[in-house]
Amino acid sequence: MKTLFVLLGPTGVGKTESSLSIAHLLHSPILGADSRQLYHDLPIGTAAPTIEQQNAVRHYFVGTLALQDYYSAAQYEHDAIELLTKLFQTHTNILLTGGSMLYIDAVCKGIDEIPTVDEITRQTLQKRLQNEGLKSLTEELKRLDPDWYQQVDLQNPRRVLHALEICHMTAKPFSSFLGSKQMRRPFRIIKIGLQLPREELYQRINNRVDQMMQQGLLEEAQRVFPQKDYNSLNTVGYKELFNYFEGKWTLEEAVEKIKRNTRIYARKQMMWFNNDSSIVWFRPNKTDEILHFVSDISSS
RNA sequence: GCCUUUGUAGCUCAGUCGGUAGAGCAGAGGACUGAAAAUCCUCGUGUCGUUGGUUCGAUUCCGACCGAAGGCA
Repeated sequence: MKTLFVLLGPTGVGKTESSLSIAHLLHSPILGADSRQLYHDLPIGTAAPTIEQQNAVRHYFVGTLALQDYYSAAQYEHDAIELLTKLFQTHTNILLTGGSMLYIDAVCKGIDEIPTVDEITRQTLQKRLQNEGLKSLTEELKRLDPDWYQQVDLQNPRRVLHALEICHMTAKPFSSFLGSKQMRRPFRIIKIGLQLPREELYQRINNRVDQMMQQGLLEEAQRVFPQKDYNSLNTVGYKELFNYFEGKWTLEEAVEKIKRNTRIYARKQMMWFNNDSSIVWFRPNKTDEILHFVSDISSS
């Protein structure tokens, strides 16, 4: 039975290490599900798999994009499903790992088909947001898509804006695109979660940030600083150092903020995963248990 | 030993001219449909060091004690 194993968990919990032994057991490559490891100029700050690790196991979706490349969860769904279809011709078990919740859901559950917003529409509405304020845009959404107006977080500009973008581009309500696709994947999905007590996880995160600094995160950030306005660099570990480069924070402050924002990110990931009852949880150091579990499933 | 300052939320501190208290940071809970490491929302009860006294009422005033910092010997 064709099976996709999904290894997930908060940042810093130890997914990369576990993924290698699982991939080895399954004779599978590793598909990354990480929205920032996708970019090839950010190896240190995103704790991407090392060259050695990538030589040991074939990795996909790691370091394949340039910083200025547009990408999205929907794009990822498309690319990942296409690759999976191909790989399942020669593999029965495949491992996908990462911490980008929406990307994982995109592959496991699918995302409705909504047109991609063009640059002009995006900029036009962005400008209107600045000039007219959010209120005016929510009023417009109320007219164009009353259903969505009821559900959407009206205080979140991103959400309101995106719905309006689609309304304008397609002349149809945003909500009319939702719920149309009943997703059924032609393979079984098994989710394995890695979990640590919060204090321990936070300790690991703090240590890992210090390690990144030792490995040259500062230089890495310095190198990409000129491209700081790309979304790919609206990323924990970089945006804080950019503030240091711009003289807004001291280096020490910036490093503290990286730690804090990483902790917050980990918390949000755990929140999201808590809503998914299909995840089977393990401690990252219980490699034997994990491998037994994977082995049992893969042979069933 | 004496003098001064000080003891309030996990931390740094504010405050109550006597009516049991609030900021920043840290922390916590939540949302999420093509920007998701993004974006957005919500959350502050703590023996006001301990113990006596004054008072209708003390964290606030007074005394003693304990802890901390500095100064004098």
